[in-house]
Amino acid sequence: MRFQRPRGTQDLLPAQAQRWQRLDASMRHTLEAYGYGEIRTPVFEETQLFVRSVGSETDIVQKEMYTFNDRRGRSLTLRPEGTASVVRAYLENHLGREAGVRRFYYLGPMFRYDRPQAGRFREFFQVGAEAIGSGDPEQDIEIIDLLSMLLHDLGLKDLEVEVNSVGHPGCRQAYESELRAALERERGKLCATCGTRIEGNPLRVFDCKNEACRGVMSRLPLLRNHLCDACETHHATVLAGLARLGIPHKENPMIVRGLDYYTRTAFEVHYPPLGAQSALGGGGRYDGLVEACGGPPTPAVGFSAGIERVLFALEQTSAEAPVEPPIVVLPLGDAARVPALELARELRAVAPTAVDLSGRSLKALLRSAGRGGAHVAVILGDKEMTRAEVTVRDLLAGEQETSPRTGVTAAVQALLQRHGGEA
RNA sequence: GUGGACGUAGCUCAACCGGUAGAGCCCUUGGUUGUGGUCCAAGUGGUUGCGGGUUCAAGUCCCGUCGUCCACCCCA
Repeated sequence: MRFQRPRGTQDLLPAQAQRWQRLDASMRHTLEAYGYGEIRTPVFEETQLFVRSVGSETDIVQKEMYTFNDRRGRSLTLRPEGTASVVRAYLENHLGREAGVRRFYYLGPMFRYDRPQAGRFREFFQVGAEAIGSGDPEQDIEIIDLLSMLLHDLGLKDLEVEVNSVGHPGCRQAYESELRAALERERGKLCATCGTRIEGNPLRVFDCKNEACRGVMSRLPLLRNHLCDACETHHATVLAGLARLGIPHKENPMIVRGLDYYTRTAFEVHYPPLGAQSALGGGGRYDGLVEACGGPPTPAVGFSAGIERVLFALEQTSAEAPVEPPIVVLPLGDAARVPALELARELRAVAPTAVDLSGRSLKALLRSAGRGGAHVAVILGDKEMTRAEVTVRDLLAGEQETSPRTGVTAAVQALLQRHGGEA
């Protein structure tokens, strides 16, 4: 094998690509039903866009970006997530001039230089939605509702929605200094990584799986209990709204998302059978991001979900559908090859049709047609050619008939319909 | 980035303590001059991921490298 795909990337073969298409269609349908319109932005952006929006202290920026210089020495980066680009496009195209909330969705590849493992890739696909221009808690509810409906419409069950509030910069700052103080007191009991987290991002300590750190955790103050009145009210409204809409969820005060821009609401959706990479999606409110990107102060909320993981979760239950076309044309002999192509053109008006040009024996041709799941074989050989006929073989019933060349589409159509044809 | 497991035919996998690579499926052909999905028979297919080392001898042991998987980390 001479070449192989880059580490952490995948080839999508037809059977899987077809499932992908269905999922894609279902998600677009739901997204558009909620009033979100697709936005397509470049796959790469100026590096600084991600550094500023995602946050220079995050893992994404510090070690996971595909950054390169183009021929003029500009630093560009393959997008590691979608929100930054949407915000950039929102500002660049002056979409905020129109009053009210703008709703966008996107679907496409993202890139992170992570170490691959099950459910984690270097090129992966995300679907995401952003509602820009509303700071109301009801908008948070809509976004969470949208994500859970998106997954629900695909047939996914047993999802766990977890919600938290990380406060606004004001109450978070006050809380963080309190947290630092508490951590300093327990410093000796913490693991090495958590020791360094105290200065940089003390909230991350809550992510630690270390036994000792977990013990300390129970004695730490929770951000959840240090929200200012406004954030507290906002959070309570979100929770009440989810309950009212019948969206099962639980509060998880430990949720600390990997991007710095989140304010107030943060949430994740998990599918536990996935194992270590069980997060299907997540998101939250980012009231400061538009301003940080050079725009006017503009509140916003959004989510993103990983398509591979959704697909994987779906695989547990869904059955494989045949990919091969229901009609196959089998030319016998060189003289029949081009006429077979012509014949196939007509048959495509009835159902997807393939031509087997491998030139093997009829026995072999029929065998592969049957294996491939075709319903009808249309045989075109010397005998048929001279009589201006074709042989139409029903591969499911094992019967065949000859039909005038001119009546072939009608004959095939009748046959497919007899089988409860899908045409 | 850290730790561990693994990599043998197109696919799924075997091969003892190091002794010169095998099965099932698939594919091809024949049984049937142009009739499949069953059956019978025969056949094609391998630089054992790649590179080096130890050894009379390496799929097997050692080192490196690439890749996959698992866990950490992080998230989607």
